[in-house]
Amino acid sequence: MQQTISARDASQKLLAWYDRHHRDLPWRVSPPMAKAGVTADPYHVWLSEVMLQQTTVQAVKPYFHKFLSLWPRVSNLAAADTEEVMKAWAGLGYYARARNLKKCAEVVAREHGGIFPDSEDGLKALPGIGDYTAAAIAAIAFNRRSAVLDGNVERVISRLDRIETPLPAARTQMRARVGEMTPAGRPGDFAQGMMDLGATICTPKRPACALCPLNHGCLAFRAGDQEDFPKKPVKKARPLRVGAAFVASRADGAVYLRKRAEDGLLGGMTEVPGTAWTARKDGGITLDARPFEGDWEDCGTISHVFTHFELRLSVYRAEVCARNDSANGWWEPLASLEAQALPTVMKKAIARALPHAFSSAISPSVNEGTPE
DNA sequence: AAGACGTGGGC
DNA sequence: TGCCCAAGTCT
Repeated sequence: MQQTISARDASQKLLAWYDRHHRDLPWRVSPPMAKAGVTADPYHVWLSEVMLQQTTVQAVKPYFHKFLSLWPRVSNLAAADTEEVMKAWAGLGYYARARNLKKCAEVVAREHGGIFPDSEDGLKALPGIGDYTAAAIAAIAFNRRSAVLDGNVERVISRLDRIETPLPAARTQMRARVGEMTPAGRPGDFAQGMMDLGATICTPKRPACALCPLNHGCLAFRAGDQEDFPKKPVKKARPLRVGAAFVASRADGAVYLRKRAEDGLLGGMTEVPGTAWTARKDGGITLDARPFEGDWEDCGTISHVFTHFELRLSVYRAEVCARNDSANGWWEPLASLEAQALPTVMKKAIARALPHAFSSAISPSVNEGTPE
């Protein structure tokens, strides 16, 4: 059994590294001010943490600014139209986060007087806030000594202690270790420092161990097998589903849209009419789901990868002279298409049928299919 | 408690 | 090209 680094030693080295190498991020109060007692705005911390769930910093930045511009305070978000929130979130993915974000804002505004709870338990009771986010907000915005454990920290800890237990079973052990390392003085900086270390030095591939402030005490580094940690379960294959999408346009350029169910995949988002997405690709695509009678032209296919399946969508286009809406959809003018709550897969389908629909030309890079 | 739940970027 | 990955939560 090798010697592991002491919690206090690791904690001090990490904070010293963070003081010199921290990232400057829009939602963050950097060390000099943080050490002077300035804490970040809980609304900003919460908003950024929810956006950052399973999402990269680069992807989050523009959305963070857009949300703050649209809704400067949590009370404004609480009073907003949910549809507007979904439009603003479109493209970020994991849309349940947006639905829960809105619900959480309403609870904070209505039940907490617009002030976020300052305890881990109080925060965790809110929609969309789980173990990680509750601890992060408590530590960063309220200076609570909470053990923050996310993917970055898991990677750092698993290598530091060379933990052979695979995730997620190893989390109990990891949480305990982070708990003893978290300093009472600067819990927020420590949490952010661990995440910065994981994001910039202790990376999944080819970590820069030579630059790591904890390398001397890192058991995996000493053994030379740091890339083998953390141990993860084997992932399942991603099945293929197929379906059809129907892009109906009007003479004036308007496109026919409808709203998806509130729950489940892309819940509460906007779509073009289409078939269900089924597991098999034989049997042909039925055109029963087309919203209007008309001369439907085959535009080929698009592919889109979701977390648990891949979708191959046959896209059809028709110009229809429809004076009345069928079902529950509406005609959206071409000019305002971009601002709708359209998930990326739907923008791809529309761009396939109407190449000029979006100004910022989403390059249909995944459109291997040609009309047959 | 394992599966559902998006997207874009890196290699 | 295809696989892996990114500050998780909910059921």
